[in-house]
Amino acid sequence: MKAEKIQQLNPNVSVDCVIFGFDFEQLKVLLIEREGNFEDKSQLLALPGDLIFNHENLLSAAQRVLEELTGLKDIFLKQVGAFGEPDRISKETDKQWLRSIRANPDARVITIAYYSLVQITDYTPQANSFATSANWYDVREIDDLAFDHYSILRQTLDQLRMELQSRPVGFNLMPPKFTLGQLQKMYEAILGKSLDKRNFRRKILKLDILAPLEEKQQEVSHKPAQYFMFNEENYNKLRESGFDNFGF
Amino acid sequence: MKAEKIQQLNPNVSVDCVIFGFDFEQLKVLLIEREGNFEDKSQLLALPGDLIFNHENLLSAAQRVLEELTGLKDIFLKQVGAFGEPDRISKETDKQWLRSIRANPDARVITIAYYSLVQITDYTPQANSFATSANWYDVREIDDLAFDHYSILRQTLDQLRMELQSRPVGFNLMPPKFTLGQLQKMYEAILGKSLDKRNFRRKILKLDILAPLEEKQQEVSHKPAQYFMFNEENYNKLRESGFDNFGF
DNA sequence: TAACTTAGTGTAAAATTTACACTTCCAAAG
DNA sequence: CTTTGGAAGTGTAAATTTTACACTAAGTTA
Repeated sequence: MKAEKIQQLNPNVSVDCVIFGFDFEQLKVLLIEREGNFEDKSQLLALPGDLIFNHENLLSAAQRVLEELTGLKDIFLKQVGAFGEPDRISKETDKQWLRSIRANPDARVITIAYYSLVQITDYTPQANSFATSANWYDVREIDDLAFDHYSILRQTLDQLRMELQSRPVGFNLMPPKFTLGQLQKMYEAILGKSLDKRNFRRKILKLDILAPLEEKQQEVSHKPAQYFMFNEENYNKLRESGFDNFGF
Repeated sequence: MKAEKIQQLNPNVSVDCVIFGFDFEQLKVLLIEREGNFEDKSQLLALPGDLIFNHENLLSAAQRVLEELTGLKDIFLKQVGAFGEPDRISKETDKQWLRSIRANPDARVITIAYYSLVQITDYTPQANSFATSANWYDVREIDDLAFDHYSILRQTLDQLRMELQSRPVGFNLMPPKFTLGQLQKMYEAILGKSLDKRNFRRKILKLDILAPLEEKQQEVSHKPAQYFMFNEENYNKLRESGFDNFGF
């Protein structure tokens, strides 16, 4: 009896995950495709998300749902906020789809959004459950999504940009070793503007969270760049305290 | 039938309001007292909050609940986030109290917190509904609250401090005319540290959101201070854009 | 060997931040 | 009426940070 209760879905609360990745060129977001025969193809795409179980906390629910739908696991997620417009799931295409997968398709659902930044090369999404595909999409090319997910995505992006100005967040998007040029491209992709190379380097190096490696880039058709890694200790210190005064 | 549905409570979702006020000395928070016979008096105090109706959006619900419990209306509220630990309402004192007011006292409830800053002199809280009192409390004197409300309060304070560094938020705590000394005290109360007077003034005046009035303070037993008001236009402009680089 | 591409580097001017102390004006107390 | 207490108001020099800006270096490819 307890076991049954543990697996009971809460019909009113869901979680959605906004997972950003970076491929050294563009900022990407992980979206799933759902079954459906809609004219507007953007309505097939959605953030990975689903109802929570009654017993589980929100963060675990987000991690579980993310893994169920895309295969990504052990991702550090941060809450964005709650999205609860009464009509957020009542587009005709959405209602139609909900009737096919939910016991209680007309229930009022508020959703809690979480986000994360990952190295795109570390994870190969594997669609599962009601997701028919799970893939990275260029953020700039998204102009609508299922439910209110487009609005959630925009708001999460705003939050990411703000955080990028006050802590060294985006660094999760980087592989263990990376060049300053790649790091700068990441900042540029997130902030959506270009930065001065010399000023960027001076500022980022002054944070004292990067350690140069002996190693250099290989097999690039230009001057090879120095690789850097994080000084984890200083990096974590700075993550906690934030920097008062950082913004390009 | 529709009318009935409109008034149906959603058993799983509540809203809580963290309303800050300032009395020119300390940062205050608006709390309600609830019926109960607990040894630990802090367990009588709670943030104003309650379940949402199924039809209403979260912000409206927060505004409604705030008015029902404390009489404060037309308050601009900003979302803090969702709090959803499965055990957040299962302290014995809380369960006991919920049984006395809820149709469904054991339901899993996640809550969405909202916060606001108001001029304390503009509002006289009037307890109502299940609140037996509604009063301002010095934030520094709170060390626990009902449910997970203490944790919500701390997290909201953290958020307020962060926002204070990046936009002119706290200004809602001020009356229409105020002195620079009062404004500085507000910053000090929120940030919990003292600031240099000359540097504070220089910095705040450079924002170009304050307009000096002809009027001066009266009946103070020291040199009377100049009154200021906001330049609403510039103030709103700055609220939207934020300032890159502002922090004492 | 020329062309292309990204890496890597320094400086001067402007703006901002920081630390710091004395005079002024009022009311209240004596 | 004189003194005292208390917050208001004000300026500067030094240090730091920001900003704008252009050329050389080191590889690959054609």
